[in-house]
Amino acid sequence: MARKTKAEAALTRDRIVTCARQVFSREGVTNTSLETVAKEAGVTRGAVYWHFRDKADLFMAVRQQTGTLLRFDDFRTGDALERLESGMQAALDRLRTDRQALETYEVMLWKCEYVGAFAGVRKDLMSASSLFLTEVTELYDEAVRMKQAPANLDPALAARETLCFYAGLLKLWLADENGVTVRAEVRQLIARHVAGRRLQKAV
Amino acid sequence: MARKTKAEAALTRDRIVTCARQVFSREGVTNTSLETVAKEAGVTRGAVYWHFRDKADLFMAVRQQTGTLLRFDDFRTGDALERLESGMQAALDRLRTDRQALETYEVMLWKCEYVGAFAGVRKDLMSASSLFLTEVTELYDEAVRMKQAPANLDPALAARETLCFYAGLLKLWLADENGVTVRAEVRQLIARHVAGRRLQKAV
DNA sequence: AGATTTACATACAGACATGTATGTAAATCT
DNA sequence: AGATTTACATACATGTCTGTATGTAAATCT
Repeated sequence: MARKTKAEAALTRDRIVTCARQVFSREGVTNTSLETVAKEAGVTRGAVYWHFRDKADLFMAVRQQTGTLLRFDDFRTGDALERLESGMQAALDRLRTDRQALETYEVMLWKCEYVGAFAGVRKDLMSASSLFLTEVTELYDEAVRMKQAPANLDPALAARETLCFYAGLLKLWLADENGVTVRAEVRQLIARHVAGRRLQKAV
Repeated sequence: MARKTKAEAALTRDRIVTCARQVFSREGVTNTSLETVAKEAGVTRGAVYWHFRDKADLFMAVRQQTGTLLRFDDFRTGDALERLESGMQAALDRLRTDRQALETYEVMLWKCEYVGAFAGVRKDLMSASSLFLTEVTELYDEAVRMKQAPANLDPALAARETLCFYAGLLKLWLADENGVTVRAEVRQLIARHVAGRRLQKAV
């Protein structure tokens, strides 16, 4: 086989990752054979094994290609609670508009078995959760300091609740194809969740 | 092979289901071969195929054997919000004390790919979610009527938020092996979540 | 310009899983 | 008591996947 240019090789690698994501989301990670991915990408398994050690490695690349769904740093306007809400809204928006993100998260949350080589990936996900906790805890802390949230709000605990909410929301949103469970009302759901933490006037 | 008594056959079936659950939770559903399950149960694949049509069928049996984690009907004491909290606390208690339930839910939430024959199972899960929504909506409705929750609480929306919280909590609790993310504070988390809906005295 | 890599394709070897077909002795039915 | 199922075990036929080893022509290095 004729050797490809570095740039061409990079393109090949990218095609493989893209196709892997699609096939994973159709057939599930475990059921996917590298042969299928290769064919879809117009190469042979040789190319796949050249660029990736094995399926787990390829899966990592799929995750990296999509990157993180939610980065609070992107939101610097508004008070802490507004930034929290914007962040979560943006994450869900991305799932709605970015097919790649949609597929990747569908694979991660519904079409992957976190066992064996993939058990480590689950730890990664939990690390991401820890990061989320840190950031949201800080946001809540700020909200309390700025009197936007009640003084008796425990930032760390509230952050954990928000993490659960967010994790469940993602998972249910992805599965809610006909929109009856959560999809139709995501915006309000997120808004409500955050509003619940905001300091209320006396009722 | 000598034919077994009806009762013996039922025991065999039960052993197969039990072993399937264990193997599934160790190796993931897709990676599990029926041969492995059979061996673990002290039978051959013949027995497995006699009792179950295929792996998906066996998986259904695993789910049925464990049954539902949360049934609000079991809680008839206290006001609506107390019943909601008791229900969720009981569900998590069950995961803590009932190894079978633990394994089954670990399989369902982390070690199963909902694809092909299993896509239907995901719909089942969403149906369970709908049931949860119905029940919790009713609870919140009652809470509003009884002035335990603020009048402007939208029961249906609040129920959806609780569903997300609960779904995420289950998933994270199962993955949180070292307890730092949510496991250590589940009780407070659930208490806090429900307390957040309770009508507050003016601050 | 020649030597060396690179980026794959091809070929090979082995394991393993699935579903079904068939056999069989004892339990259950009549 | 004999006929019929039942509850499996065994055997078969087939397909599929993985990882590695090897080949190769062109890109890149020196």
